[in-house]
Amino acid sequence: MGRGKIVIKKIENPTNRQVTYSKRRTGIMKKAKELTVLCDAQVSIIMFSSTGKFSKYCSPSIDTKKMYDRYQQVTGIDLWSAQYEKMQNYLNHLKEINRNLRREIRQRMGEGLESMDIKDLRGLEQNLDEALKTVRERKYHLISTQTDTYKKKLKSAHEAHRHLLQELEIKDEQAAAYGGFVDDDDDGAVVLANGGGSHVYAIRVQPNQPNLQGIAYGFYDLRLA
Amino acid sequence: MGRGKIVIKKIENPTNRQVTYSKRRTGIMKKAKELTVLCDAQVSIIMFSSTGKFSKYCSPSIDTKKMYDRYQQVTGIDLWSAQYEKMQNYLNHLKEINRNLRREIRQRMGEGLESMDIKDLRGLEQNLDEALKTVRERKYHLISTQTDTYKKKLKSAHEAHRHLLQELEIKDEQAAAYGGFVDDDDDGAVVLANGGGSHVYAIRVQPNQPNLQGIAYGFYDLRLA
DNA sequence: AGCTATTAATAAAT
DNA sequence: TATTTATTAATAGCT
Repeated sequence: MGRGKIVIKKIENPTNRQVTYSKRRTGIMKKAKELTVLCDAQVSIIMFSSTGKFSKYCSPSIDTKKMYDRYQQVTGIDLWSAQYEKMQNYLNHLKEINRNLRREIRQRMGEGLESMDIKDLRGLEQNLDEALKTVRERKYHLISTQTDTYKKKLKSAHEAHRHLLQELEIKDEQAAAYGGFVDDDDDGAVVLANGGGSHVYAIRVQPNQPNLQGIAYGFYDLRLA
Repeated sequence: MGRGKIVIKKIENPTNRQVTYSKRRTGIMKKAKELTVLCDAQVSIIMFSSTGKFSKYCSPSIDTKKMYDRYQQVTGIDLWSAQYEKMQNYLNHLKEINRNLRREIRQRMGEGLESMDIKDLRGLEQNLDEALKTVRERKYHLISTQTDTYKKKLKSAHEAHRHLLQELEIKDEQAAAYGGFVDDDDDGAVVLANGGGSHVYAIRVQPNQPNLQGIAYGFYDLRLA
Protein backbone atom coordinates (compact mmCIF):
# COMPACT_ATOMS: atom_id res chain seq x y z
CA MET A 1 0.00 0.00 0.00
CA GLY A 2 2.61 2.41 -1.11
CA ARG A 3 4.66 3.30 -4.11
CA GLY A 4 6.33 -0.05 -3.73
CA LYS A 5 6.33 -3.16 -1.64
CA ILE A 6 8.45 -3.09 1.51
CA VAL A 7 9.90 -5.81 3.69
CA ILE A 8 9.08 -5.64 7.39
CA LYS A 9 12.57 -4.90 8.70
CA LYS A 10 13.93 -2.06 10.79
CA ILE A 11 14.18 1.14 8.74
CA GLU A 12 17.79 2.18 9.16
CA ASN A 13 17.40 5.79 8.05
CA PRO A 14 16.30 7.56 11.26
CA THR A 15 14.33 10.24 9.45
CA ASN A 16 12.38 7.76 7.35
CA ARG A 17 11.86 5.63 10.44
CA GLN A 18 10.43 8.55 12.36
CA VAL A 19 8.16 9.53 9.46
CA THR A 20 6.91 5.98 9.05
CA TYR A 21 6.40 5.69 12.79
CA SER A 22 4.30 8.81 12.77
CA LYS A 23 2.17 7.69 9.84
CA ARG A 24 1.64 4.14 11.05
CA ARG A 25 0.98 5.28 14.61
CA THR A 26 -1.85 7.41 13.29
CA GLY A 27 -3.03 4.42 11.29
CA ILE A 28 -3.13 2.07 14.28
CA MET A 29 -4.83 4.62 16.48
CA LYS A 30 -7.46 5.15 13.81
CA LYS A 31 -7.98 1.40 13.52
CA ALA A 32 -8.32 1.17 17.29
CA LYS A 33 -10.96 3.89 17.30
CA GLU A 34 -12.84 2.18 14.47
CA LEU A 35 -12.71 -1.15 16.23
CA THR A 36 -13.98 0.45 19.40
CA VAL A 37 -16.96 1.97 17.61
CA LEU A 38 -17.74 -0.72 15.08
CA CYS A 39 -17.50 -3.65 17.42
CA ASP A 40 -18.27 -2.01 20.74
CA ALA A 41 -14.89 -3.18 22.01
CA GLN A 42 -12.47 -1.78 24.55
CA VAL A 43 -8.94 -1.14 23.39
CA SER A 44 -5.90 0.22 25.18
CA ILE A 45 -2.72 0.98 23.32
CA ILE A 46 0.52 2.29 24.77
CA MET A 47 3.50 2.89 22.56
CA PHE A 48 6.96 4.41 22.60
CA SER A 49 8.90 5.36 19.49
CA SER A 50 12.58 4.47 19.22
CA THR A 51 13.28 8.05 20.32
CA GLY A 52 11.15 7.50 23.42
CA LYS A 53 8.13 9.47 22.26
CA PHE A 54 5.06 8.26 24.13
CA SER A 55 1.57 7.78 22.71
CA LYS A 56 -1.52 6.08 24.00
CA TYR A 57 -5.04 5.29 23.01
CA CYS A 58 -7.85 4.13 25.19
CA SER A 59 -11.48 3.49 24.36
CA PRO A 60 -13.70 6.24 25.79
CA SER A 61 -15.79 3.78 27.81
CA ILE A 62 -12.84 2.96 30.05
CA ASP A 63 -9.43 4.35 31.12
CA THR A 64 -5.94 2.95 30.87
CA LYS A 65 -5.70 2.10 34.55
CA LYS A 66 -9.01 0.22 34.52
CA MET A 67 -7.97 -1.48 31.31
CA TYR A 68 -4.88 -2.88 33.03
CA ASP A 69 -6.88 -3.81 36.10
CA ARG A 70 -9.20 -5.80 33.85
CA TYR A 71 -6.19 -7.32 32.10
CA GLN A 72 -4.90 -8.45 35.46
CA GLN A 73 -8.25 -9.94 36.37
CA VAL A 74 -8.52 -11.82 33.09
CA THR A 75 -5.00 -13.17 33.07
CA GLY A 76 -5.59 -14.18 36.65
CA ILE A 77 -2.19 -12.89 37.44
CA ASP A 78 -1.46 -9.73 39.25
CA LEU A 79 1.10 -8.00 37.06
CA TRP A 80 3.21 -7.09 40.03
CA SER A 81 3.01 -10.58 41.51
CA ALA A 82 3.95 -12.07 38.17
CA GLN A 83 6.96 -9.82 37.91
CA TYR A 84 7.76 -10.42 41.56
CA GLU A 85 7.55 -14.16 41.09
CA LYS A 86 9.71 -13.97 37.98
CA MET A 87 12.36 -12.08 39.88
CA GLN A 88 12.00 -14.35 42.88
CA ASN A 89 12.59 -17.34 40.65
CA TYR A 90 15.66 -15.77 39.13
CA LEU A 91 16.84 -14.88 42.59
CA ASN A 92 16.43 -18.45 43.79
CA HIS A 93 18.21 -19.62 40.68
CA LEU A 94 21.14 -17.36 41.49
CA LYS A 95 21.12 -18.52 45.10
CA GLU A 96 21.18 -22.12 43.96
CA ILE A 97 24.15 -21.46 41.68
CA ASN A 98 25.73 -19.67 44.58
CA ARG A 99 25.28 -22.67 46.86
CA ASN A 100 26.83 -24.95 44.28
CA LEU A 101 29.78 -22.64 43.80
CA ARG A 102 30.30 -22.50 47.57
CA ARG A 103 30.11 -26.27 47.81
CA GLU A 104 32.69 -26.60 45.06
CA ILE A 105 34.98 -24.21 46.88
CA ARG A 106 34.50 -26.11 50.15
CA GLN A 107 35.41 -29.33 48.38
CA ARG A 108 38.41 -27.61 46.83
CA MET A 109 39.38 -26.77 50.42
CA GLY A 110 39.04 -30.39 51.50
CA GLU A 111 35.72 -29.95 53.31
CA GLY A 112 32.43 -31.71 52.75
CA LEU A 113 34.02 -34.63 50.94
CA GLU A 114 31.57 -37.13 52.45
CA SER A 115 29.18 -36.88 49.53
CA MET A 116 31.86 -37.58 46.92
CA ASP A 117 32.60 -41.01 45.50
CA ILE A 118 36.03 -42.30 44.59
CA LYS A 119 35.79 -41.20 40.97
CA ASP A 120 34.95 -37.63 42.00
CA LEU A 121 37.64 -37.65 44.66
CA ARG A 122 40.22 -38.82 42.18
CA GLY A 123 39.20 -36.06 39.76
CA LEU A 124 39.38 -33.45 42.49
CA GLU A 125 42.74 -34.76 43.63
CA GLN A 126 44.20 -34.52 40.14
CA ASN A 127 42.70 -31.07 39.65
CA LEU A 128 44.11 -29.81 42.95
CA ASP A 129 47.46 -31.37 42.19
CA GLU A 130 47.69 -29.59 38.85
CA ALA A 131 46.45 -26.34 40.33
CA LEU A 132 49.03 -26.57 43.10
CA LYS A 133 51.78 -27.00 40.56
CA THR A 134 50.54 -24.01 38.57
CA VAL A 135 50.31 -21.84 41.68
CA ARG A 136 53.82 -22.89 42.74
CA GLU A 137 55.21 -22.08 39.31
CA ARG A 138 53.48 -18.71 39.32
CA LYS A 139 54.78 -17.99 42.82
CA TYR A 140 58.36 -18.88 41.92
CA HIS A 141 58.08 -16.81 38.78
CA LEU A 142 56.89 -13.84 40.84
CA ILE A 143 59.57 -14.40 43.46
CA SER A 144 62.39 -14.51 40.94
CA THR A 145 61.04 -11.42 39.19
CA GLN A 146 60.68 -9.53 42.43
CA THR A 147 64.06 -10.73 43.67
CA ASP A 148 65.76 -9.36 40.59
CA THR A 149 63.98 -6.07 41.03
CA TYR A 150 64.91 -5.89 44.70
CA LYS A 151 68.53 -6.78 43.97
CA LYS A 152 68.73 -3.93 41.51
CA LYS A 153 67.07 -1.59 43.98
CA LEU A 154 69.42 -2.71 46.73
CA LYS A 155 72.42 -2.17 44.52
CA SER A 156 71.36 1.33 43.54
CA ALA A 157 70.54 2.09 47.18
CA HIS A 158 74.03 1.02 48.19
CA GLU A 159 75.54 3.19 45.53
CA ALA A 160 73.42 6.11 46.63
CA HIS A 161 74.63 5.50 50.14
CA ARG A 162 78.24 5.43 48.99
CA HIS A 163 77.75 8.66 47.07
CA LEU A 164 76.24 10.30 50.10
CA LEU A 165 79.14 9.18 52.29
CA GLN A 166 81.59 10.49 49.75
CA GLU A 167 79.68 13.73 49.58
CA LEU A 168 79.67 13.87 53.34
CA GLU A 169 83.43 13.40 53.51
CA ILE A 170 83.92 16.16 50.99
CA LYS A 171 81.57 18.42 52.94
CA ASP A 172 83.39 17.59 56.18
CA GLU A 173 86.68 18.39 54.55
CA GLN A 174 85.22 21.65 53.29
CA ALA A 175 83.79 22.39 56.71
CA ALA A 176 87.10 21.70 58.30
CA ALA A 177 88.82 23.85 55.70
CA TYR A 178 86.43 26.78 56.11
CA GLY A 179 85.83 26.24 59.83
CA GLY A 180 88.08 29.07 61.03
CA PHE A 181 86.59 31.57 58.60
CA VAL A 182 82.91 31.17 59.34
CA ASP A 183 82.99 30.38 63.00
CA ASP A 184 81.12 33.60 63.98
CA ASP A 185 79.17 34.00 60.76
CA ASP A 186 75.39 33.19 60.64
CA ASP A 187 75.60 32.16 57.02
CA GLY A 188 78.48 29.94 57.91
CA ALA A 189 76.42 28.27 60.58
CA VAL A 190 73.83 27.52 57.93
CA VAL A 191 76.50 25.91 55.83
CA LEU A 192 77.53 23.79 58.77
CA ALA A 193 73.94 22.87 59.52
CA ASN A 194 73.48 21.77 55.94
CA GLY A 195 76.55 19.64 56.21
CA GLY A 196 75.16 18.01 59.36
CA GLY A 197 71.82 17.56 57.65
CA SER A 198 73.42 15.61 54.87
CA HIS A 199 75.00 13.33 57.38
CA VAL A 200 71.75 12.73 59.20
CA TYR A 201 70.01 12.06 55.91
CA ALA A 202 72.61 9.50 54.99
CA ILE A 203 72.08 7.74 58.29
CA ARG A 204 68.31 7.85 58.04
CA VAL A 205 68.29 6.34 54.57
CA GLN A 206 67.46 2.89 55.85
CA PRO A 207 64.29 3.58 57.88
CA ASN A 208 63.04 5.95 55.18
CA GLN A 209 63.22 3.18 52.64
CA PRO A 210 61.09 0.38 54.05
CA ASN A 211 61.71 -1.57 50.87
CA LEU A 212 65.23 -2.22 52.11
CA GLN A 213 63.83 -3.82 55.23
CA GLY A 214 61.13 -5.54 53.25
CA ILE A 215 63.54 -7.26 50.94
CA ALA A 216 65.20 -9.36 53.58
CA TYR A 217 61.95 -10.39 55.26
CA GLY A 218 60.08 -11.03 52.06
CA PHE A 219 62.91 -12.99 50.60
CA TYR A 220 63.37 -15.03 53.71
CA ASP A 221 59.70 -15.80 54.03
CA LEU A 222 59.38 -16.71 50.40
CA ARG A 223 62.30 -19.08 50.59
CA LEU A 224 60.65 -20.73 53.59
CA ALA A 225 57.28 -21.20 51.91
CA MET B 1 -11.50 -1.54 1.67
CA GLY B 2 -14.19 -4.03 1.19
CA ARG B 3 -17.05 -4.77 -1.13
CA GLY B 4 -18.49 -1.45 -0.19
CA LYS B 5 -17.83 1.59 1.90
CA ILE B 6 -18.96 1.42 5.52
CA VAL B 7 -19.67 4.06 8.09
CA ILE B 8 -17.86 3.81 11.39
CA LYS B 9 -20.81 3.04 13.59
CA LYS B 10 -21.57 0.11 15.87
CA ILE B 11 -22.44 -3.00 13.87
CA GLU B 12 -25.80 -4.03 15.22
CA ASN B 13 -25.78 -7.60 13.91
CA PRO B 14 -23.90 -9.48 16.64
CA THR B 15 -22.52 -12.09 14.27
CA ASN B 16 -21.21 -9.54 11.81
CA ARG B 17 -19.86 -7.52 14.70
CA GLN B 18 -17.98 -10.52 16.02
CA VAL B 19 -16.62 -11.38 12.59
CA THR B 20 -15.51 -7.84 11.99
CA TYR B 21 -13.94 -7.70 15.45
CA SER B 22 -11.96 -10.83 14.74
CA LYS B 23 -10.70 -9.60 11.38
CA ARG B 24 -9.85 -6.11 12.51
CA ARG B 25 -8.23 -7.35 15.69
CA THR B 26 -5.90 -9.46 13.55
CA GLY B 27 -5.26 -6.40 11.41
CA ILE B 28 -4.33 -4.16 14.34
CA MET B 29 -2.05 -6.76 15.88
CA LYS B 30 -0.30 -7.16 12.53
CA LYS B 31 0.10 -3.41 12.27
CA ALA B 32 1.50 -3.29 15.79
CA LYS B 33 4.05 -5.98 14.95
CA GLU B 34 5.04 -4.17 11.79
CA LEU B 35 5.40 -0.88 13.64
CA THR B 36 7.53 -2.60 16.26
CA VAL B 37 9.89 -3.98 13.66
CA LEU B 38 9.90 -1.19 11.10
CA CYS B 39 10.33 1.66 13.55
CA ASP B 40 12.05 -0.09 16.46
CA ALA B 41 9.13 0.97 18.67
CA GLN B 42 7.54 -0.59 21.71
CA VAL B 43 3.83 -1.22 21.54
CA SER B 44 1.45 -2.71 24.04
CA ILE B 45 -2.16 -3.41 23.13
CA ILE B 46 -4.87 -4.80 25.36
CA MET B 47 -8.37 -5.30 24.07
CA PHE B 48 -11.69 -6.83 25.00
CA SER B 49 -14.46 -7.61 22.53
CA SER B 50 -18.06 -6.73 23.35
CA THR B 51 -18.46 -10.33 24.46
CA GLY B 52 -15.53 -9.95 26.84
CA LYS B 53 -12.99 -11.85 24.77
CA PHE B 54 -9.48 -10.74 25.75
CA SER B 55 -6.50 -10.20 23.46
CA LYS B 56 -3.17 -8.54 23.90
CA TYR B 57 -0.04 -7.69 22.02
CA CYS B 58 3.31 -6.58 23.34
CA SER B 59 6.57 -5.89 21.55
CA PRO B 60 9.11 -8.64 22.20
CA SER B 61 11.68 -6.23 23.62
CA ILE B 62 9.47 -5.52 26.63
CA ASP B 63 6.56 -7.01 28.54
CA THR B 64 3.14 -5.67 29.39
CA LYS B 65 4.15 -5.01 32.99
CA LYS B 66 7.20 -2.99 31.99
CA MET B 67 5.15 -1.16 29.41
CA TYR B 68 2.71 -0.18 32.10
CA ASP B 69 5.59 0.82 34.40
CA ARG B 70 6.95 3.05 31.69
CA TYR B 71 3.51 4.47 31.08
CA GLN B 72 3.25 5.27 34.78
CA GLN B 73 6.66 6.93 34.73
CA VAL B 74 5.66 9.09 31.80
CA THR B 75 2.33 10.01 33.32
CA GLY B 76 4.07 10.65 36.62
CA ILE B 77 2.47 7.91 38.68
CA ASP B 78 4.67 5.43 40.49
CA LEU B 79 3.42 2.40 42.38
CA TRP B 80 5.97 -0.36 42.59
CA SER B 81 9.27 0.91 41.28
CA ALA B 82 10.74 1.11 44.79
CA GLN B 83 10.12 -2.56 45.46
CA TYR B 84 11.29 -3.43 41.99
CA GLU B 85 14.53 -1.52 42.43
CA LYS B 86 15.15 -3.19 45.77
CA MET B 87 14.92 -6.61 44.18
CA GLN B 88 17.02 -5.51 41.26
CA ASN B 89 19.72 -4.40 43.68
CA TYR B 90 19.64 -7.69 45.55
CA LEU B 91 19.84 -9.48 42.23
CA ASN B 92 22.90 -7.54 41.20
CA HIS B 93 24.38 -8.19 44.62
CA LEU B 94 23.93 -11.95 44.14
CA LYS B 95 25.42 -11.74 40.66
CA GLU B 96 28.43 -9.95 42.08
CA ILE B 97 28.93 -12.62 44.77
CA ASN B 98 28.55 -15.20 42.06
CA ARG B 99 31.28 -13.63 39.98
CA ASN B 100 33.59 -13.61 42.98
CA LEU B 101 32.90 -17.25 43.77
CA ARG B 102 33.63 -18.17 40.19
CA ARG B 103 36.88 -16.22 40.31
CA GLU B 104 37.89 -18.03 43.49
CA ILE B 105 37.18 -21.40 41.90
CA ARG B 106 39.19 -20.43 38.84
CA GLN B 107 42.10 -19.48 41.07
CA ARG B 108 41.70 -22.74 42.95
CA MET B 109 42.06 -24.38 39.54
CA GLY B 110 45.25 -22.49 38.82
CA GLU B 111 43.67 -20.01 36.40
CA GLY B 112 43.64 -16.23 36.52
CA LEU B 113 46.57 -16.04 38.91
CA GLU B 114 47.90 -12.87 37.28
CA SER B 115 46.07 -10.60 39.68
CA MET B 116 47.44 -12.31 42.80
CA ASP B 117 50.48 -11.13 44.73
CA ILE B 118 52.98 -13.42 46.43
CA LYS B 119 51.19 -13.32 49.77
CA ASP B 120 47.92 -14.43 48.18
CA LEU B 121 49.68 -17.05 46.10
CA ARG B 122 51.42 -18.43 49.16
CA GLY B 123 48.07 -18.64 50.99
CA LEU B 124 46.44 -20.35 48.05
CA GLU B 125 49.33 -22.76 47.70
CA GLN B 126 49.14 -23.78 51.36
CA ASN B 127 45.38 -24.10 51.18
CA LEU B 128 45.55 -26.26 48.06
CA ASP B 129 48.30 -28.34 49.60
CA GLU B 130 46.26 -29.05 52.71
CA ALA B 131 43.14 -29.70 50.67
CA LEU B 132 45.02 -32.12 48.47
CA LYS B 133 46.20 -34.03 51.52
CA THR B 134 42.67 -34.17 52.92
CA VAL B 135 41.25 -35.36 49.61
CA ARG B 136 43.94 -38.03 49.35
CA GLU B 137 43.23 -39.24 52.88
CA ARG B 138 39.52 -39.35 52.20
CA LYS B 139 40.11 -41.22 48.98
CA TYR B 140 42.32 -43.82 50.62
CA HIS B 141 39.81 -44.16 53.43
CA LEU B 142 37.05 -44.78 50.90
CA ILE B 143 39.23 -47.21 48.96
CA SER B 144 40.06 -49.26 52.02
CA THR B 145 36.44 -49.28 53.15
CA GLN B 146 35.23 -50.36 49.76
CA THR B 147 38.00 -52.91 49.49
CA ASP B 148 36.87 -54.51 52.75
CA THR B 149 33.29 -54.55 51.56
CA TYR B 150 34.29 -56.09 48.26
CA LYS B 151 36.43 -58.68 50.00
CA LYS B 152 33.47 -59.69 52.14
CA LYS B 153 31.21 -59.77 49.09
CA LEU B 154 33.76 -61.83 47.19
CA LYS B 155 34.04 -64.24 50.10
CA SER B 156 30.30 -64.74 50.38
CA ALA B 157 30.05 -65.06 46.60
CA HIS B 158 32.65 -67.78 46.66
CA GLU B 159 30.78 -69.55 49.38
CA ALA B 160 27.55 -69.28 47.45
CA HIS B 161 29.37 -70.71 44.48
CA ARG B 162 30.66 -73.59 46.55
CA HIS B 163 27.18 -74.27 47.89
CA LEU B 164 25.79 -74.33 44.39
CA LEU B 165 28.46 -76.74 43.24
CA GLN B 166 27.73 -78.97 46.21
CA GLU B 167 24.04 -78.78 45.40
CA LEU B 168 24.82 -79.65 41.80
CA GLU B 169 26.82 -82.68 42.82
CA ILE B 170 23.93 -83.84 45.03
CA LYS B 171 21.46 -83.30 42.18
CA ASP B 172 23.72 -85.18 39.77
CA GLU B 173 23.95 -88.04 42.21
CA GLN B 174 20.17 -88.03 42.51
CA ALA B 175 19.79 -87.93 38.75
CA ALA B 176 22.19 -90.80 38.34
CA ALA B 177 20.34 -92.71 41.08
CA TYR B 178 16.93 -92.25 39.43
CA GLY B 179 18.19 -92.47 35.83
CA GLY B 180 17.55 -96.20 35.35
CA PHE B 181 14.05 -96.08 36.78
CA VAL B 182 12.58 -93.38 34.58
CA ASP B 183 14.34 -94.07 31.31
CA ASP B 184 11.10 -94.57 29.32
CA ASP B 185 8.85 -92.37 31.41
CA ASP B 186 7.75 -88.87 30.24
CA ASP B 187 7.64 -87.58 33.80
CA GLY B 188 11.09 -88.96 34.28
CA ALA B 189 12.34 -86.92 31.35
CA VAL B 190 11.09 -83.82 33.13
CA VAL B 191 13.10 -84.78 36.19
CA LEU B 192 16.19 -85.17 34.05
CA ALA B 193 15.57 -81.81 32.39
CA ASN B 194 15.34 -80.18 35.79
CA GLY B 195 18.61 -81.76 36.77
CA GLY B 196 20.23 -80.36 33.64
CA GLY B 197 18.69 -76.99 34.39
CA SER B 198 20.37 -76.86 37.77
CA HIS B 199 23.67 -77.58 36.16
CA VAL B 200 23.23 -74.82 33.64
CA TYR B 201 22.24 -72.42 36.41
CA ALA B 202 25.36 -73.23 38.38
CA ILE B 203 27.54 -72.51 35.35
CA ARG B 204 25.74 -69.30 34.57
CA VAL B 205 26.21 -67.94 38.07
CA GLN B 206 29.15 -65.79 37.08
CA PRO B 207 27.64 -63.77 34.23
CA ASN B 208 24.43 -63.45 36.20
CA GLN B 209 26.31 -61.81 39.06
CA PRO B 210 28.12 -58.90 37.47
CA ASN B 211 29.42 -57.90 40.90
CA LEU B 212 31.86 -60.78 40.69
CA GLN B 213 33.27 -59.29 37.51
CA GLY B 214 33.01 -55.77 38.83
CA ILE B 215 35.00 -56.39 41.98
CA ALA B 216 38.25 -57.23 40.26
CA TYR B 217 38.09 -54.26 37.86
CA GLY B 218 37.02 -51.79 40.49
CA PHE B 219 39.69 -52.94 42.86
CA TYR B 220 42.36 -52.76 40.21
CA ASP B 221 41.38 -49.27 39.19
CA LEU B 222 41.30 -48.02 42.74
CA ARG B 223 44.72 -49.38 43.53
CA LEU B 224 46.07 -47.70 40.44
CA ALA B 225 44.72 -44.26 41.31
C1' DA C 1 3.27 18.47 5.38
C1' DG C 2 0.73 17.04 0.95
C1' DC C 3 0.35 13.90 -3.21
C1' DT C 4 -0.63 9.63 -5.72
C1' DA C 5 0.73 5.08 -7.40
C1' DT C 6 0.54 0.95 -5.21
C1' DT C 7 0.01 -2.38 -1.87
C1' DA C 8 -2.69 -4.05 2.03
C1' DA C 9 -6.87 -4.54 4.55
C1' DT C 10 -11.18 -6.04 4.63
C1' DA C 11 -16.65 -6.25 3.66
C1' DA C 12 -19.45 -9.19 1.64
C1' DA C 13 -20.20 -13.42 -0.34
C1' DT C 14 -19.32 -18.37 -0.32
C1' DT D 1 -14.85 -20.44 10.84
C1' DA D 2 -12.01 -20.17 6.35
C1' DT D 3 -11.49 -18.62 1.65
C1' DT D 4 -12.31 -15.66 -2.12
C1' DT D 5 -12.84 -11.38 -4.35
C1' DA D 6 -14.21 -6.70 -5.26
C1' DT D 7 -13.36 -2.58 -3.11
C1' DT D 8 -11.79 0.74 -0.11
C1' DA D 9 -8.04 2.30 2.96
C1' DA D 10 -3.36 2.82 4.17
C1' DT D 11 0.86 4.26 3.04
C1' DA D 12 5.95 4.40 0.61
C1' DG D 13 8.37 7.26 -1.96
C1' DC D 14 8.31 11.82 -3.76
C1' DT D 15 7.92 16.84 -3.57
